[in-house]
This record gives sequence, C-alpha cells and structure tokens, in this order.
Amino acid sequence: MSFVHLFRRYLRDQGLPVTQQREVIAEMVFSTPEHLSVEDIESRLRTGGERIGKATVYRTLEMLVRSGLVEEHDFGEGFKRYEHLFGQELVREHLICTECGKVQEIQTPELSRLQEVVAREQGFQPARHRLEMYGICAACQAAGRTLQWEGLTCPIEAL
Amino acid sequence: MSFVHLFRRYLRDQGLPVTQQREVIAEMVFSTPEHLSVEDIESRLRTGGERIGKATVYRTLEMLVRSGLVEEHDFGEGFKRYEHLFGQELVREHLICTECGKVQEIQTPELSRLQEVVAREQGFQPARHRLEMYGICAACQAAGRTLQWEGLTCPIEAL
DNA sequence: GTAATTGCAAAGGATTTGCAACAGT
DNA sequence: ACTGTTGCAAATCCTTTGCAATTAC
Repeated sequence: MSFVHLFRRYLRDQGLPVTQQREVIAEMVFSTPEHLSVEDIESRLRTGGERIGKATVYRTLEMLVRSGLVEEHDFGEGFKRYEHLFGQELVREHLICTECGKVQEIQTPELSRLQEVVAREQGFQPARHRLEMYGICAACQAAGRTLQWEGLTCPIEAL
Repeated sequence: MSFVHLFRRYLRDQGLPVTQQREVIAEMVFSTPEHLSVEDIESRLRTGGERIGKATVYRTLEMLVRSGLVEEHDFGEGFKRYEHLFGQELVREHLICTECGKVQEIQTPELSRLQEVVAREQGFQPARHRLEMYGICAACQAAGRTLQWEGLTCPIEAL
C-alpha cells in the first residue's frame, strides 16, 4: 500500500540502483503528510535508528522530485521543504499576506468546478491546480497595515 | 519619470531615509523587464560606475518586496530573482502542460469575483492572484501522452 | 545633531562535491 | 566484476550580520 514501489519502478526505468537508503527516505517522505525539510528528514531517520548521511538525503530528494512524485517548496525560510503528491489535495489554494508573509490554506470547491469548465473549453485535461491570492491578512489589517498601492490597478496610470 | 517615486513615497510613509543607493537600485529594478538576480543587479551597477555594496542591494530589495512593488521569485537556481510588478497583469492565470511544459494564458473573469467572495470571508483584503492549472494540453493528448502515473495506485488519476 | 544607512569583510547556513569504502545489478 | 552509491568532511555559494564611517532628515 506504500507508494514506495512507484519510486522503485521509476529508478528501475531509469537504470538506477534501488538502494536501502533510497527506499527508507522515500518511505519517510511518502508516509508523512507534512512539508518536510532535509533537517526534519535527517533527524527523524536518526531517531528511527537509521544512519543516513545528509548528502544522501539531498541526492535522493532530487530524484524524488525528478520522478514527479514529490514536490519541492520554498516558503522563504532559507531552506526547502518537500511534499509527496499522494493523498494530498490536488487543489492547493492559499491566501498569502504580503505584509507578514503568513500563508493560509483555503478551500473553494467552486473553483474546482470552474477549473473543469475553463479547462474543457481549451481542450485541456486538468490534473491539479494552485491558486495564490496576495493581499493583507486580517491580523495585519487590524494592526493598521494596508495595501500600499490600492487603487493603482495599473500602476502606470498612477503617474 | 520613473516608478521610483512610488518607492520614495513608501519609504517616507515608513519614516525611512530615501538614500541615493535605494533610488539607484529601485531605478535599476523598475527599468528592467527581466527577472534580476542580486548578482545581475550588482554587476550592472558596477558597470554603470556605481559603487554599491552587495549587502545594500539585499537590504534594499527586501524593502522593495515589502513595499509590494517588487516580487521575489525562486526558479530553483539556488538564488532569488526579483521582478517589479508594473505593466504586469494583476491576474495571472495559466494552464501548464506537465508533459510538454507549454504555458497558456487564460482569462476567467469569474475567478476575480470568486476571489472577492472567498477573501472577504476570511477577512483578507485581496490585491492580486495567480492561478496555475496543471494537466495535459490538447496537443499532448492528441499525441497520446497521458498523465505520468495514470493507471497506478495514484490519486492523481482519481480526477 | 541624531538616528539610520552604508560598505566591507567575516559569519552563517543550506546545499554540493570529492573521494575511498561499499552495495546493487 | 562493474558501475553507481554512500558517508563523511571540506568546499561552495547565497545571504545575513557587526561595526566604524557616512549620510539623510
């Protein structure tokens, strides 16, 4: 039931060895719903009694990303995070505050319907989507922070 | 007349000094349509006869991003790139083919309305958004290409 | 004048790389 | 056996930071 076998298959298809380390790392990523950092992965492996070098974690994650089974993210923390694409919503919708950087996940079922309609019009077969809305979160508004350029829909006109 | 005056206004509003360096860096970013890296900016400034330290470039870019006039991007090159938001659409909606990589721009006026509704529900004040729909384009479908993990125990195919 | 910024170099931190020992096919 | 991987540490590269001199207000 684990998704590791997909990664094994990918490796074989590419003529690459299926090593213990690769399987352990893949298992770790596929069995975790969170966005893991390399540090997370390494420390959890160490806690689990595994002795796997950081470089191997990096090298394996690179392959997982290339396989299309895992996605790399940068949340501006100074390092990357990794997330497998299984059992996750294929819909990722976020409200991103341009003041404090807070990212809030939202759900808009209507958008999924919209996705179908629009995509079909173009003969496009949709798999997943990502929506990012930028603006000011409630907390920052309460703190008196506002959109700097509101009203400047096309800032060129502002001159 | 350049867009730099908007940045000046932002600095004044924040009670921050408007220095020559900040103006020069802002001018550089606003007058370039490309996605500039810190390295790009520094070398161009040096070529232009300016003598501005790398640290100042970083510090000024941070303010430009906070001002909402410039956006930070990570294209996985190991460093960041910066792009000003003028002359650009506030709404960026794309269909991205995961097979051939083709990016097609679409227009969904309905989404802008949806943006308002959803955001207000969360007390969020929306400014702009970005929608990316991933899937297979018409051409690739015609060529018989399908989703990579279709047919396997993979939720992606559950669409 | 005062407070903040600049520039330099050094520090910091994530990621990569070189290489001898080792594991997968 | 042969090829590619692992693990360690050193190296690399982007970015941040400390501080004396300088600049904006």
